[in-house]
Amino acid sequence: MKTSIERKLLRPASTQALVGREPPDRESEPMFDLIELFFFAYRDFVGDADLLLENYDFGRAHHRVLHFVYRRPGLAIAALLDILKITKQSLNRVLKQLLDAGFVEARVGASDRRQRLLFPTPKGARLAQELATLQSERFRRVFGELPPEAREATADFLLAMVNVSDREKVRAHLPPRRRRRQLAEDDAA
Amino acid sequence: MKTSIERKLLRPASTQALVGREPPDRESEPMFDLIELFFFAYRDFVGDADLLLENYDFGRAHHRVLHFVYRRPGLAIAALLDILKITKQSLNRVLKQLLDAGFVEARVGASDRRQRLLFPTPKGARLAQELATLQSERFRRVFGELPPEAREATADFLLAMVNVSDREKVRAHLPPRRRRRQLAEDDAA
DNA sequence: GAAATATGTCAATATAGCTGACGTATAAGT
DNA sequence: ACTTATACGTCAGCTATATTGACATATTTC
Repeated sequence: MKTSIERKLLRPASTQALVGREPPDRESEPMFDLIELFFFAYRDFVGDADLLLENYDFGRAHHRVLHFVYRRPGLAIAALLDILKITKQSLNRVLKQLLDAGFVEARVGASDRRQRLLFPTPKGARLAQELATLQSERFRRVFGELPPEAREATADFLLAMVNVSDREKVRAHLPPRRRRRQLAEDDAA
Repeated sequence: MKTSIERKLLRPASTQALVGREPPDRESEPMFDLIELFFFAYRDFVGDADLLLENYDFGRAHHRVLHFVYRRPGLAIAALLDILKITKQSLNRVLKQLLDAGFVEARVGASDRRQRLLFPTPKGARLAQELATLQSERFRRVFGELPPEAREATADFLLAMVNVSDREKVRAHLPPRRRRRQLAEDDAA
């Protein structure tokens, strides 16, 4: 019997020109260029960190957890789940490994003893910084190739891409200058 | 016996201020803001398509394959693997489903009969367009909120983020104006 | 004291990737 | 013509990351 793909094989491809499929309407056509650029750019961006993570037997999931624990020390489990948009079962495997390996530590909440507040250990903080530095090197190279206003413009673009429902939470962790800038716009509205 | 995570619990978190960790050196510190913004922006960007794909029992892997087949009709397997940077075994499962479901078809190469050239079926083209349109709506909203030069600046930024080794391949599929622009810069160098 | 909340865990499943090994058809090199 | 290389398909088994559903425990709130 023919295999699944062989069964489907059609006649040889003709040499017909495959051009002439240009957007006739600039305003309503899909923006294929940006879609692909975003895909390739993000793939290579996270790829940097993957190489470093292999040395620790960690994956991208560990990276994300470590990053947000480092950036928001004292984060509770529920808050972390809300950021990552995954289930607690998914988080637990990864978090347990980070705890056991001594990159993150959990303390019971001072005001609410049901909570487990997460903190990076010195070792965890070192790795989180190393990863962020690595990814920043790519940003630095990129902004070295672009006009000076590109960095601000990029941050504006990326923030605008975030779902409105999460926009405020994201903005709350941006550096002060960027926060102020946006608040001014809000006032104008 | 205490559970894994309980064993690790430390004393209650003190209420010490966790501030005062601002970058002392603007030039060498990690760019945490952009790292997080890129993460959130990309997450929400691909999230749009996920919802639509569920109706077809397809995942992100199918989306990527369908997209590139639609955009580069007549693509050979090897070329697709090079774009996606996955193994042929990984591709095969997904591609088989797209073939069986009639979203993509394969034809033997006219010049090299070992090759399987991939084409979208009308049904596949329709879905690819629908997905691209959905993702473009987000772009359009975003650029509606930003100054007019933002679209060009964003494309510049994203292209610069791509690994140099793939830069040319990506650029080859950008619309003409964008390609020319870059070529001019190359001349200057 | 009852109910809600924050977290941990067990089990089963899905998706998307991987390595390694092997087979077949076709093209290219000698 | 024979050999080798290439393009692809497939089997088997594995890993990482996610899911749903069910249930347990500690603590807070009503």
